[in-house]
Amino acid sequence: MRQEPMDHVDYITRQWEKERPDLDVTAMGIIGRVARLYLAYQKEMHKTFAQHGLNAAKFDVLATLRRAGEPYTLSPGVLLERTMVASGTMTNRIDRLEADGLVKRSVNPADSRSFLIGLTDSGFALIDKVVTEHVKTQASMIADLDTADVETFQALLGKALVAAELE
Amino acid sequence: MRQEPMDHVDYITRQWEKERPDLDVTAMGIIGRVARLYLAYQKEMHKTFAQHGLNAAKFDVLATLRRAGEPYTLSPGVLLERTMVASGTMTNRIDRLEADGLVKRSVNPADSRSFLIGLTDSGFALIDKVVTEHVKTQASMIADLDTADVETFQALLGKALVAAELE
DNA sequence: TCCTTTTGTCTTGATGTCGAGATAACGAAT
DNA sequence: ATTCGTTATCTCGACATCAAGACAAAAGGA
Repeated sequence: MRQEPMDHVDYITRQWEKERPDLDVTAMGIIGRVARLYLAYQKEMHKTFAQHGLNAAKFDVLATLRRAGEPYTLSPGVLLERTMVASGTMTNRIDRLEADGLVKRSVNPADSRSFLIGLTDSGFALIDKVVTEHVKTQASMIADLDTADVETFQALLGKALVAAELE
Repeated sequence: MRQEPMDHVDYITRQWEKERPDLDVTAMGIIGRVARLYLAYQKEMHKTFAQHGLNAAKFDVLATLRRAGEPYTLSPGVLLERTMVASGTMTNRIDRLEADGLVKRSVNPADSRSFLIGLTDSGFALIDKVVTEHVKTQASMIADLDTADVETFQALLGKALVAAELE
């Protein structure tokens, strides 16, 4: 019987097995590892952002505008839908990015309830530089997975995602 | 050539491929799906917590005390280490749980800088009930994965976790 | 014993998030 | 043209988090 290395998630599930042997903690093992992995990725990616005065929230908005393509302009409504945050959150994010000079609000000629949020020149330059570093950071974090691992992982993540999001 | 279903992560990576064809977005696909999966799990688990007046933060503390075993008592320092939050965050969490009557601060006879945070009777009863529902929720979220999937997934998550946390 | 360093917890201020409600403008129907 | 329901954004208050600093007590060395 081989001894697997014990990680933090194992530690927790074993505590539960001891205290509550009636519970099946199989799912907790999976979900706990997904959570740990998410946090580890977040932490590492944050370093890249911080080096350029950004955080995940600001990066998220700038990246959404950048990959939308020309003219790098979206309304607050589309932005909050694509970044999946509440409306007050988006107002706040835009305010801060505008204070940094990275985006600019302009009037929407087609609808005067609305605005158009556009990348400034410096916002465009910054996000293009940061995203280049960002993908390098991401690549380094999964470098230990070989091609077959990546393919299997993608398939399983996709399957798990469909199951979880349909819930 | 089969057409794969396109999910939200595909949508993002394809935008990047179009706008920045120089970037390799393989890692972004993996990490993006891990993030989505994490968020989907969080959202669903939160429902269980909310049905009992809890959130993830409160559940985290109560569960840590419960699975620590008798006498269901830990110091704030041990709690913040095991839940991986800042000290001020733990002070706040304990304050709120104490206001709810779910935990109780008592003096630590061995060290008067410190306290012992213990589950009250109602805290114990609540966490035992909620965790039973919680593992059911978790099981239902991964129900679409068969035994082989679960095993493969655990192995890949473990491998990815080692790589990411050693970074 | 006294002094210094370390440790454990709490306090405070800045930031970020959500969600409900306010406000203004659009659009459709009469 | 007016009214009414809908839509787009912002405002505001509650809450949670972190990081740095304050404070009291413990631990260790001279």
